[in-house]
Amino acid sequence: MSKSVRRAALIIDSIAEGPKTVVELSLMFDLHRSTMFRELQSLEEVGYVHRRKSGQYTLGLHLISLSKLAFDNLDLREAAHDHIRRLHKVVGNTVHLAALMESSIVYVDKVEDPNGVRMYSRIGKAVLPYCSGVGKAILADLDEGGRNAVLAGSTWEKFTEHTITSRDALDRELEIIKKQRWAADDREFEDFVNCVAVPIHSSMGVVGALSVTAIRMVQNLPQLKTHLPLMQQTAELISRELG
Amino acid sequence: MSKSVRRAALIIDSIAEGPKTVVELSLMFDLHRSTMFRELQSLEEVGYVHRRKSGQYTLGLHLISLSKLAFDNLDLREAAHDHIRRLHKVVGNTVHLAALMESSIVYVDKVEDPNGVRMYSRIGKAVLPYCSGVGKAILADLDEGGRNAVLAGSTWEKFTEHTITSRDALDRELEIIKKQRWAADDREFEDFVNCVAVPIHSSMGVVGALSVTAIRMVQNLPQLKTHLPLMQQTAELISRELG
DNA sequence: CTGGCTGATGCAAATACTGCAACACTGCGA
DNA sequence: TCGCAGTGTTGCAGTATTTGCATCAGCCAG
Repeated sequence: MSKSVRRAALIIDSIAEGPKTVVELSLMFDLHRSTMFRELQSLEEVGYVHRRKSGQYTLGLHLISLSKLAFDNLDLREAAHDHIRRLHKVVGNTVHLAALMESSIVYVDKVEDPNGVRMYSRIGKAVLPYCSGVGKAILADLDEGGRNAVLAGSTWEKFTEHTITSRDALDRELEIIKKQRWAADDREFEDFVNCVAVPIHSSMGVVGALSVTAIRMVQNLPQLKTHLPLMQQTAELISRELG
Repeated sequence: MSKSVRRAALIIDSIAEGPKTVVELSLMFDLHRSTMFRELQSLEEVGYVHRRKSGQYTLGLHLISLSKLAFDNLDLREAAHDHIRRLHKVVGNTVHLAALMESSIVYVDKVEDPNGVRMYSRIGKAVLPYCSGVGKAILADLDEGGRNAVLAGSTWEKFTEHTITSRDALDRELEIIKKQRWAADDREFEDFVNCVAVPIHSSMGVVGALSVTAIRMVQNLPQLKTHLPLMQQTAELISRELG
């Protein structure tokens, strides 16, 4: 069982990197053309890949349907759902929940004030680890290998005057964050936004983070920091629910 | 090859409907416990499913990463990308691109005025077919079976004074839409929003739709309708690119 | 403590998959 | 126009993977 499924997964991953033809794939996997053809045919049948008229294979629609369900079933999201809504009721600000998945950090839930300013963030959106509160909160609790994986491919683009733009500077800040057990984003990504974030752990280590965000004109960092005790308590409750 | 992969896909679909245990799945698929156990072990290895401490299996994180890539590689999205941006430049309004995938309609791209009012819609969000312009534009070009599939599970919730709340009324409107080759949403979902939409076809039939949306106070339906010739031309160009 | 249920692994039988060969079709260059 | 090279597609027989059984370990409830 293992072999077919494992290889099918590898083929899908390979197609995910860009469209591929039967011949390309058969060379990559050292399989006969006919075999690869049949494999792709099967994958197409179940909607995991899609064949273009040109003969190139791309990812299939079914994966998109699945991901929506995967989101809903996410352990972290489920465990945190009630807690972050309760937190939002008390603090009033926008609350974000981010998860560490594979080697990227993704927003998986958010609660925002329907009447407030709507910020540009989207559930499912990947977060830049080095210039976001949740990103830094998660990085701080990762070991060297984990940090490297998450930061691989970082552009270190300078979005504002305050953006951290080197690994060294980031590592220094992460040590502080790790000690104090919370992270801030003080205008590091957008000039008018600041937030504070705390990590969430399971028995496997850090799995995500939650943050409370505000427009700096409305609430500045010292004001946001008053929410930290409640945030840490919330994170603790979620962590406990995850085991 | 075919059998393992096909079954693996069915198992994943089954898990997508809700967490399942090894025993449940082995009964559903009439497989030996040990076999199902190994199958799930393989799927877990490649990140397609995730095992909870409780022994239940849920969808894995890897599916979420894949879906993002699947979106980017979407034929319709690629083919339409430049065209809808050009359309946006001319008309100025928010332009939505929706795709018919399996039996749901999903926003796959949108271009909006960064300075304008930001509407609540999200790429990846499922669209309610019976009270949206793109939904009705797509439904109109589907046959009986297709319509049933897409509308299965509709709640027919009445969002505004103008929402269509029965299949009969919808079918009547769809006939008109089909003839005139465009659809409108005149305050059917939100009281202050209206839009016009046109379908996009490939050789396989209707595959999506694009719409131009406006706050009714800013542009009402007759004003939006002036964009229709350009929209239809855009849809035609996209259709041609799809083959 | 014991009985039942689930998780996990080795092994031989059985089945599904592989590679080959062959053919059809396409597009390209001679 | 023709032939050629590359690709898509299918049937078939050998082989290798997967399957089911038997078995054992661990856990919880009675």
